[in-house]
Amino acid sequence: MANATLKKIAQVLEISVSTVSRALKDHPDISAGTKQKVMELAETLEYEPNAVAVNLRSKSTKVFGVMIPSITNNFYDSFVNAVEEEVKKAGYSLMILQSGDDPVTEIDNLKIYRQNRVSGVFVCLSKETTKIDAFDKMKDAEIPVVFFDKVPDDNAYDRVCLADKDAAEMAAEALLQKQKKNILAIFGNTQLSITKRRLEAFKESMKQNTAVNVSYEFAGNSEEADNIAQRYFQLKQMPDAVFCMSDEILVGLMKCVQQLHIKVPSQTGIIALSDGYFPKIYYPEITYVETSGYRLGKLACERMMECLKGKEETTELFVSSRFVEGGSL
Amino acid sequence: MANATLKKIAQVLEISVSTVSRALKDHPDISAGTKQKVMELAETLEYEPNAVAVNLRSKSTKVFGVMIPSITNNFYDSFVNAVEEEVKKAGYSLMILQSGDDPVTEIDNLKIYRQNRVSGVFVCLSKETTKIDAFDKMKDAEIPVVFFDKVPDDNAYDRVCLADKDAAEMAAEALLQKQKKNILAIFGNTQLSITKRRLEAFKESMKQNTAVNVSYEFAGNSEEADNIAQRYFQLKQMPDAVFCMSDEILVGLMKCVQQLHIKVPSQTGIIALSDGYFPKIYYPEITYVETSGYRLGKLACERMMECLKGKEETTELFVSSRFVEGGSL
DNA sequence: ATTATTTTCGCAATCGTTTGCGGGTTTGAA
DNA sequence: TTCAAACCCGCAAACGATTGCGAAAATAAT
Repeated sequence: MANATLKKIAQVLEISVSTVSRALKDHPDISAGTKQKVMELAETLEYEPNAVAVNLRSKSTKVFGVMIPSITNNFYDSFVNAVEEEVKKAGYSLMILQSGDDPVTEIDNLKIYRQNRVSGVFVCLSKETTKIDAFDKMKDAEIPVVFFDKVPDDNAYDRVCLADKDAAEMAAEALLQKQKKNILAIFGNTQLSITKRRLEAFKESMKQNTAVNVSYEFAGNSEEADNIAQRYFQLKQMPDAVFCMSDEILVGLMKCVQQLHIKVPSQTGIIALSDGYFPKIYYPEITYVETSGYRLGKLACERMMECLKGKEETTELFVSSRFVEGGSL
Repeated sequence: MANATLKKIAQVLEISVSTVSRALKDHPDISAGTKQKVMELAETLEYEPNAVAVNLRSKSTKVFGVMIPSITNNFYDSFVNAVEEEVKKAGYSLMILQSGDDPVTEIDNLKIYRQNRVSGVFVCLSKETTKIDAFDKMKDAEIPVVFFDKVPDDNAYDRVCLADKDAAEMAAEALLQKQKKNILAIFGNTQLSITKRRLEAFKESMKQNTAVNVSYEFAGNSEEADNIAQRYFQLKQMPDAVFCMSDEILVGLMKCVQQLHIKVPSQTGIIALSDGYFPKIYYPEITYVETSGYRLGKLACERMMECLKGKEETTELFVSSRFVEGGSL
């Protein structure tokens, strides 16, 4: 007998619905005998509370929204993985929606979250998003929003980010340490604030040593990174090191490395910013500065939980970076 | 004024809740004038129907569950991606839960789905799952379940699968076609039915030519595949071709190929079963038989929609395979 | 002018659960 | 024996939206 309700139990036992409800919650008002009977019948009837009704009554769902540009992306995966793991402990589930990097879809998705009365939303902005006033509606609806990775500039929002500045600096330092003189640095889409931050920090670090020649290039995807690398490695004067801002770029570079049979690290050194999966699939393993989606997810959860119990002012939090030695530099 | 309800609108306009409800739905019973006023006020109050209340009333949510072992897996990603894309068109959202390959978590998750009254569930069984009677409860609750990828043997369930048999055969044929004589075939966990199916079909195809020597090996992850490959490629008599049952195995093999500087395809040929992403990150690109998570997702959705409008008997459906030429064989 | 019809809207129940309040019954104390 | 205090339990409202049914008001038909 599936879909048993309090009412059914009450009818069978010829008691009231409220008594059944309280008995199942071990309320002191109810006698041991009644509790016994109710619990047993609930068991045999396989009673399971209707979460929808509970949500309506309590005016809150045990669901968080997660909006990402695309789910087929290693970095977001680890983020979502961490979040799912973490919120499950508190009895929450996840409603995942993809924006497809489309601002219109993004707004539609917010509406879905509002209508479903989610308890909070984790958002990674789409590449194309410029105006973020749509998110003010979430505030009106009293649904906390924690931005991650691609976050708005506005200090009025809660944000958790990778320590892009630190990470880029660490990578730059490592390159200088190794006495590299002719560096190819490949970055992603310049529109993104993440690119800006990493680029700026990298450039700043490079200023330390003016004897170093750095070529800055930008690739929107792996294929473009591959093409750029092809150009540079066919020059008479090959780069003696390559910096990759992301996994996407690293993958493109490595395809070129394989094609041209470039010896790593003897002919050229490689360092990347990465979540950690891709660096380990190559030989030698790539030296990288970890920008962990997983840890970002954990941090985002912490912040979300704080928001749920009366948030104070908004903050911007960072996940620290970690240098991971491979054999590529 | 967020969180407006029908009641608030009704109070302001001094009309009944039912009239407001009907006006917003353009019900013929309501006069044009009233509709006008209601619509306008709803607009300015930014009224948005409470999905939770609607769900309770209608006894159905516009949410599907998706349960996978882990979200950090390319194949499942493409599956989820396809499903999300597809069901969004029909106004559905996704509730994603990971089983972590743990049967107990799997059962807990089913409970969550039941309590949340999802409209249906897509399930990929965990590696460890042996008993599937827990899924009968879903039938009692009248929640359709569509299994995908790792599915139960029982014909009593709806299943969509990759055409594993076809795919393995196509790969085997390709190897024979290329006159390979000393083949290393690496498969995954033998517990999994997917492994069994692929292995069986591969072996069957290989019987055609008894002059071919095939070594069968099994790897639970990339590292094991790497180790196996290391062993074989340090033999005097190197394999002249390698078959990889999955991306995981391909990645392990390729690390070995890079380390030992094995020339592909001149020294050894490679063919894999894959979703398509990983084969393209190597040079030369790997020849593979496509086992598309994306197309599997689309197929699963089709089946789910049929289930929703009175399913007939259960079926097992397959996604066809496609041979994709790379430069590795 | 009276009856019939249409237009327009409200009442109340429903989905399943929770909870404040009040009332009846039993037990104990005076 | 009587009054008070526990002890149990049910009534009813609430969450927000939907809908069958009935009724009042307005219009049309006779």
